Amino acid sequence: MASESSPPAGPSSPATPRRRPTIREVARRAGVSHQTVSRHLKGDTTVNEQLAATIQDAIEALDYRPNLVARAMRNHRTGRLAVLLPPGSAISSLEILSGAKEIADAGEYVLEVVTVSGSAEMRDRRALELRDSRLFEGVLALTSLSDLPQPDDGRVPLVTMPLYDEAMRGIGALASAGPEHEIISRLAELGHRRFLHLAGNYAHAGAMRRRDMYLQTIEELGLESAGVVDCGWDGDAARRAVADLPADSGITAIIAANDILATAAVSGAVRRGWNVPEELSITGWDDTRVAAVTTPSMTTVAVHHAELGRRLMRHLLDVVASRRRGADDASDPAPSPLEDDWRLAEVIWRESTGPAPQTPPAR
Amino acid sequence: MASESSPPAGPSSPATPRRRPTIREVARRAGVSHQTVSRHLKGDTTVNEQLAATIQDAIEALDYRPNLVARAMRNHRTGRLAVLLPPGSAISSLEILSGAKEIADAGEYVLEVVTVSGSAEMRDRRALELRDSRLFEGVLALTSLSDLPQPDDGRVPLVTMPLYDEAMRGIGALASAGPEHEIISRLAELGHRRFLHLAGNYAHAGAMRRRDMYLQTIEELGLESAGVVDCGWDGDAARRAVADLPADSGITAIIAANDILATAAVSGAVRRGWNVPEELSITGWDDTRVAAVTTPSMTTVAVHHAELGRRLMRHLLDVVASRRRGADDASDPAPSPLEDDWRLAEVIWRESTGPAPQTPPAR
DNA sequence: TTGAAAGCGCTAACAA
DNA sequence: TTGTTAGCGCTTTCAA
Repeated sequence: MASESSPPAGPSSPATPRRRPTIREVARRAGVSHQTVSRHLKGDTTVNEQLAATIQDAIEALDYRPNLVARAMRNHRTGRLAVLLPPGSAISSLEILSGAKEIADAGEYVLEVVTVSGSAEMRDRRALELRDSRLFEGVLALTSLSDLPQPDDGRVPLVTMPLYDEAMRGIGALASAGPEHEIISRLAELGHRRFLHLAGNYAHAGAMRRRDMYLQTIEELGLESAGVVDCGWDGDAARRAVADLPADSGITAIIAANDILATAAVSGAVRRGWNVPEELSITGWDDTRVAAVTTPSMTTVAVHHAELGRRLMRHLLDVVASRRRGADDASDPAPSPLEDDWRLAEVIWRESTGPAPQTPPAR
Repeated sequence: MASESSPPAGPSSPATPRRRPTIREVARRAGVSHQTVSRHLKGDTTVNEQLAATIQDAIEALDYRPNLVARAMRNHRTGRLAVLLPPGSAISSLEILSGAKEIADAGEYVLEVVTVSGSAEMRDRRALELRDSRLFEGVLALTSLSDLPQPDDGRVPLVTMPLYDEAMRGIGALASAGPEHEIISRLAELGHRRFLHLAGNYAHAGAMRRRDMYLQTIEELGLESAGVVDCGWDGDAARRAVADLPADSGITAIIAANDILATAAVSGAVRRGWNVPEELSITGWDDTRVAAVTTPSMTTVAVHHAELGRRLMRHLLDVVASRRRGADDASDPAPSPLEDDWRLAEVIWRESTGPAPQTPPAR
C-alpha cells in the first residue's frame, strides 16, 4: 500500500500502471491542485480556459475517468433508482419495466433491477437494505412488502405498488378482471345466453379473478354458465375442452382466460366444423401480437403494462424530487399513480365474437 | 448544511434525527469501537458473543443499515454488473436479460440495465465511463461499440457481444438465418418446388438475412421463387399478399419472416378456401407462445434468447473471476460464449407444413 | 480564480 | 479479542 503511489517495484511491474489514475494524478500532471480538476470536471466556468485545456489534456493522456463511487459518497447523488421484482420473469413485468425505464431515462436516472426473493420478512429486509444503501436515490417495489416505516431522516423514498406475489403472479391492479364484465355484458346484448369459461392457472391471481368475475357477471346478468374448465394455461386442455363438448350443450360463447387458451379453443371448434363466430363466440386476454391476425382475429383484452410502468416511475420520480426539495411530511403528497380514471386494461373487439346464432345449439 | 451534525435548531426540527446513523453511532451506543461493529457486520466470529448481541441491539435500536457506497469505496467490491442496451425494448432483449439475470443472481451479483444512446462515439464514451466508474465489477455490452482498449490497470472487464444496433434491431448472432436453410431443404424433400417469401422490415438485420438466406437457398437447391413480398412486419400486408395470389401461381410453400406474417398468411389462405398444409405449407419465425395452438399449429423457429443471456453472463462472470484472481494477460482466456456447437435457434415442425400437393397449382 | 484542509462512512492494517 | 490509525477518491467549505 505504501509503495503504490510511486512506480511499483514488484515482479509484475508492467508498462501500464497497475492503479487507476485519480484526480490527483491529473492535477499533478496539469500542474494544478486536485480541486481545480474537480471544478473543471464539474463544468465550472470559473476555471481559466488555458488551465482547463491543460487539465483536459492530462485527463486524456492518463485516460482518466471519475470514480463515481467516491463522488456519490460525497454528494449523495448517484443518479440511480432500484426496481424490486420477485424472481422469475413474467413477460408482463418486463413490459412494466420497459415503461418504467423509459421515464427513468428521460429523468436521467439509471435503473437497477433487483430480484428479491424469500419470505416476506427477508424481502422486507432486503428492500430496506437497498433503500438505505445510499446506492440509490429511490426504490420502486413491484413486490408485495409489509407496510414499512419511512423515517424522515434523510432516507430515500421507497414506493410500493405490489403487482406480484412471491411467485410472480399478478395481484392488485394487474389481477383486476373488470374487462371480463364488459365482455360478457356485450355478448349478452348480442343475444348470448349460455357461456363456458376456460380458466387459467389459479396460482395466478388474475386467473382466479377472471373466473370469479365470470361467475359473478353470469349471475348478475341472469345468464347461464355451462361450467368452468380448469386449463391451467395449457392450450391442449382448452382445445380438448371444446372438442369434447356435447353437441347439444347450447353454449354460444366461450370466455378464455388468455389468448393461448382462446386460440386453442378456436382450434377445437374448427376441428369440429363449428364456425367462429357464426356458431360460437370466443374471447381471450392479453392481446398478444398474433391475436390480431389469427383466423378469425381474436377479441381480447389489452393490458397496458408499459403505461403502468411509466406511471409508477413518474410517481417515484415525483416523490424523489419532493424529498430532495426537502418537502416536509404533508406538504407535497405525490398522488397515487393509479388514482385517476385511466384504464389499465381495455377490450379489443375483433372477429372471434359476434351475435349469437339464431337457432342456438344442436349441431 | 453546516448544522447537520448537531441537533438542528431550525424550525423543522423533528423528533427523528435528520441524519442517518453510521457505524460510529452504533459503536458509541454499544460502547465499542466502530471497528468492532464493522467486524460484527462482516460476520467476523472473533467478536465476543456478548458484544455481538449488544451491537446487534444497537443496530436495531438505531435502525442502522450500512452505506454500501462507503463500503464499495474501501473494498472495491460492489456485487453489481452493468448490462448495456440501446434504448427501446425488443421483447428478445427482455428474454436475454432474464437469462442473464438468472446467472447473475446465482453468482450473487445484481444487474443494472443501462441504456446507451447517441452516436457511436458517445456510446463508447458512456461505456467506458461505466466500466471505470467503480460502480460495477463488470460490464456486458449488447450494443455495438468500437473495439475499445482494455488496459490492464485494475479496470474492470467490459465484455462485448453486439446483438443490437442503435435502434434496438437485432444484429450479429440474433440476425442469423441458418434455420431458414433447414426449413427450405426439408420442404424440398417433401416435394415443394415453388416458394414465396413474406419478408419483414429490412431495417432489421434479421429480416434482411432471412430474405437473403431464402434467395440463396432457393438457388442452391435449384428451386423456384415466385418472389419476395415486403410486408414490413405488417400482418395485413401478408394476408393481402396471399389473398391476391394468382390462382395458378404454382406456389406450394410460403416462408414468412415471423409468426405474425405466417399467421396472417394462413388467414389469407383460409379465406380463399385453401387448406394449410394440404394445399399450401407456411412457416414462421419466433415460436411465439400462440404458435403452438393456432389452426393449424405453426411450423416456426424458436430462438433461445434466455439461453443466450445465460451464456453471455456466464462468460462475463468467468472474465470477472479470472481478473480478480489477478490472471495475467494470456493465462486464463475465458472462452467465447458462443463458440461451441450450441444452436441459438431451432426449427419447430408443426402442422402448418406438410408434403407438397400431388397436383400442384391450378385451384 | 485558485489552493488547502477537512471529511463523507467504511474497512485494511497494525498495535495493544 | 479489541482498538487506533490511515486512507479509499472525491467535493465542500473556507482562505488566499
